[in-house]
Amino acid sequence: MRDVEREFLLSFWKIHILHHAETRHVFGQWVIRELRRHGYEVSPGTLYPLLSRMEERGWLKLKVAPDTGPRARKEYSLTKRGKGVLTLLREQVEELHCEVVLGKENEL
Amino acid sequence: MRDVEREFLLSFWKIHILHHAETRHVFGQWVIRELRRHGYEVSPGTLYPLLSRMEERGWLKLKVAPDTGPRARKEYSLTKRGKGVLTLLREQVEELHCEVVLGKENEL
DNA sequence: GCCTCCTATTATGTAATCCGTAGTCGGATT
DNA sequence: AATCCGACTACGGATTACATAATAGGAGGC
Repeated sequence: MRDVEREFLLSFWKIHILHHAETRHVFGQWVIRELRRHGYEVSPGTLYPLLSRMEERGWLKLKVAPDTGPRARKEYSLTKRGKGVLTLLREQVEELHCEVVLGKENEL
Repeated sequence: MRDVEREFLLSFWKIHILHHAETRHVFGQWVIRELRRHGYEVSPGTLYPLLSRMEERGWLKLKVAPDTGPRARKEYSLTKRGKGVLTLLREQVEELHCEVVLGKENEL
């Protein structure tokens, strides 16, 4: 039943990532550790491309300490554009919650 | 900004589908119409395989009227297993809502 | 100086999913 | 019988997900 949720949870985690990037710097290993702490596993092959895509789309801004080699920690923070996306997502989560959890019938 | 949401919304719609399948019969065109009514477009090439996968996984039970040819409407309803998944998902949505929308810090 | 462990990201190949467009089929309408 | 409508199917390409293995610098120990 655990991998049942995977397909959905990945989306949720993405939202979490944006949420946290709003107030702190986020990087790959941190996310991996946080999720593990909560009993979930996400592999590098899933997570890093994901962060990278978020940067490409302009949701996250990358900052890496200079002169620290090719494997240096990459810290991401939310951009203005990412903030816009996050705001929309929050509205969507609110709606989803209302309809699916609280059962308010807004129709689909 | 609209396709921004697509990646996330598709997951939400899947949850909606399970939610509705709990209390009524759901079929492809109905979902497409409902989403369109709310301003979203999902193409057959996305939706039908999705419903099909949900059936494969045992979340939905297929019922098709007999002797109605290869293009007959396929109606799905929630299985017991699907109900279990939906329950888990509701909890997850609740958590997501608490943390990301209401800002209750449960960490990550 | 060298070995080892730890933190991090990168590389890579395969599988699964997503997507739009075009196609098919039966029934109702005209 | 010709057309339209409601529904699903087929298909090919693009994107995303995934696990595993590889790489690279830094800190300690000796």
